[in-house]
Amino acid sequence: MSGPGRPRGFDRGEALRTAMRLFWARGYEAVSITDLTAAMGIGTRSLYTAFGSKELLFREAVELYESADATARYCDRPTARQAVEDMLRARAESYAGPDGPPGCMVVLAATNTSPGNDTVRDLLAELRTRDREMLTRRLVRAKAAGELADHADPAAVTSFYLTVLYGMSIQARDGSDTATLQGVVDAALSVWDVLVT
Amino acid sequence: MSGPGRPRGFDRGEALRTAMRLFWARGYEAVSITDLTAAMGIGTRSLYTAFGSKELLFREAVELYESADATARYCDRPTARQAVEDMLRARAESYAGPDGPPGCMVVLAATNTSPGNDTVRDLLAELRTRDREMLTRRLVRAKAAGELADHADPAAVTSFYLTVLYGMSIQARDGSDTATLQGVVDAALSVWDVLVT
DNA sequence: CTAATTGTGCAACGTTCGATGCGGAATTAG
DNA sequence: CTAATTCCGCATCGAACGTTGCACAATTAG
Repeated sequence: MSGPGRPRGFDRGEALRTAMRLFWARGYEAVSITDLTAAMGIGTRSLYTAFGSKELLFREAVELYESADATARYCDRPTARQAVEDMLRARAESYAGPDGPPGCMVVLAATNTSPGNDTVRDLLAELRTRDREMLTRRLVRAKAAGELADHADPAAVTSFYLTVLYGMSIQARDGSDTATLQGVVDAALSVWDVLVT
Repeated sequence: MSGPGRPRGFDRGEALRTAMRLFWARGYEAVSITDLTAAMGIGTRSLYTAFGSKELLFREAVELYESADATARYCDRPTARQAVEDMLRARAESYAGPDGPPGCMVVLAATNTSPGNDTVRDLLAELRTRDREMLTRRLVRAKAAGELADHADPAAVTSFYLTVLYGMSIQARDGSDTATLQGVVDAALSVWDVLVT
């Protein structure tokens, strides 16, 4: 696999994981190249050689983050209700768990951006839109399958559960633990029958 | 009221309102002094003379924002349920309304901060904590008044409705209109009886 | 070996950041 | 009027920003 040239002096995957955690914790603009190189344990030049630019590094970090917990995987559940519950419960764990900064990177990492970095903000916004559409489609499918009543509104149900999901990121940032977030999920799921039947 | 010295050449209140809207829309660090002076129509020196520093200007902008829609006012409602409903409905309007940037300034304006600006992040976090305690106290009072069942957990109820409230800010940022947010509030309120009775 | 290729350390680039020194303009007080 | 006070335009400060040029190190290919 290795061609000619001097071999890289660090583990690219591990460096990327470090960068992901930093962006995840503080957001795109609040993390400087100096912060990154210090945490990754490499020089400025190595970062640019390996990742191209700050924005490209961020995009790769987001890809890594998403690959670990994509929304798509939950859509395969036998029922829409199961898909929603599994997603909410898994993320209640992840958002307040010990394996990363609190909250969701896609929700929190590009909330405050300067006009020059609109592309980064839009990247995450599009990921959220993609997830919203995915979830709505899953609910439409459930309706077609008779899981939801005729008067149920897939878009409205999606909005409600996404609102809860997004809110959990802020709560996690403010220090809520997994038990508290699971309680929030309990409450949110207790409306399911009212919303869809 | 006016003492000696050259009079200010601009309306301080209006300039503050402009700054508030800018911070509200993009967040503390993503708004530069240049952005501020351009939008406020004043020079750098005037900004510093009138407001002291960027951080002091931000704190004043937050005070102005909070004075318009403090959580405290909703606690006076006859029932806790009414307080929660009124707060959620008013903010569903405000978050997606035409009178300001989408979402809540207290939730969104200091999400991504550099280590040097932790004080700003903490300021908004403390405001959220204060609101949380206020709402919990209102629910405890309701429980003492018999409005809530014995098994109802004021802290858990607070967490649920704050999660919905916070999530609505992200939804507004992503383009949800007031009707959609009111639908989310409908769904959230339909859990009330399950949670507290 | 030489040639080619790639990674790294050092120093620096131009730009923007928040903030300020200074001198003059504009007002009130006496 | 003069003195005192406050505000403002201009120029600029040092620091930090993301990024890059360059020379050298370290490897593979032939």
